[in-house]
Amino acid sequence: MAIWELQTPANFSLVETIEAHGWHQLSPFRWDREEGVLERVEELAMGRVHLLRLSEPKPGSLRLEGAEGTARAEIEARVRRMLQIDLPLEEFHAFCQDRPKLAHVPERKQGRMLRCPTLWEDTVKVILTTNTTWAQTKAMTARILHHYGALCPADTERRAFPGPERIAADSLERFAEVARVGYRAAAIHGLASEIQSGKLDLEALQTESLDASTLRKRLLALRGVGPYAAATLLLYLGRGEHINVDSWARMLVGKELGRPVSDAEVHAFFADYAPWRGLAYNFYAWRPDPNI
DNA sequence: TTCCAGGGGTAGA
DNA sequence: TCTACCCATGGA
Repeated sequence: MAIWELQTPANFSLVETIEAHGWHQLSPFRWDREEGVLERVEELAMGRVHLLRLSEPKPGSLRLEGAEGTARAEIEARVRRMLQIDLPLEEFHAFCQDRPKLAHVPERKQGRMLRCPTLWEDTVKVILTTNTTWAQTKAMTARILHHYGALCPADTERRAFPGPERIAADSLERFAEVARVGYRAAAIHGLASEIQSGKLDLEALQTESLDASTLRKRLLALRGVGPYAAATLLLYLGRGEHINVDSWARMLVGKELGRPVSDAEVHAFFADYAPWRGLAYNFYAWRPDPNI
């Protein structure tokens, strides 16, 4: 077992990053809250599959565990993306300090959200959250891993999240049959095929220096990605302006106003939180239990 | 049976 | 830009 450390910024918290939303409940993530350990099966370059373990034994330092021979640089790059370690939060934290509903954010070192190692995986999972229940999102994700994910040698009950090439190699009909993701099958299989054929360089979206508006348009151009999904992905890409209005947002604002609300009223409710409306909503004082 | 869930695409106005 | 309707799935 190889063990090494990774330094983190003073305003970083592993627990707060992981529990910012429900991503840790989706395979191949496995989060042990009591032990404070995040596990994940990773398929690395050259097809090597490893079980990765992450913990935060002390502030400012992460403990990484991987199999001997693990490509550390590759693992570290993925961990930095997953945990948004390089996301600058100073401005947002200063913004939160004199706002009662957000004052807890800098105190608890919140503001980062657990991501997957690739924009591909985040995009697929966001599509799997649309117009369905959270229980079904978890089930659909698990089926995709079961049928297309590479087996973990250290634990043959677990698999890695498949790259687009694995899904693109199968037919849409077969994918729809085994993944049972409903009408989302065409969007996900289509996305995989476009990436595999080279027609779409999805990962480049996060390295190109695009302004938030342009980036949003590029995301909205993806099949299966609408305003909610684009706002969610923008948050993961460090752009906290747009609100990912979902049933939770309507529940939250409805609770604040004491009545059912429309999407427009959700946007209006957070108008004063510009240019951090999306982050403000996601870290607002009252949130439904992410473990439901 | 009908409704609806961490919405999106499309047609028509 | 706004509205109406449909979309696969599975639990309530």
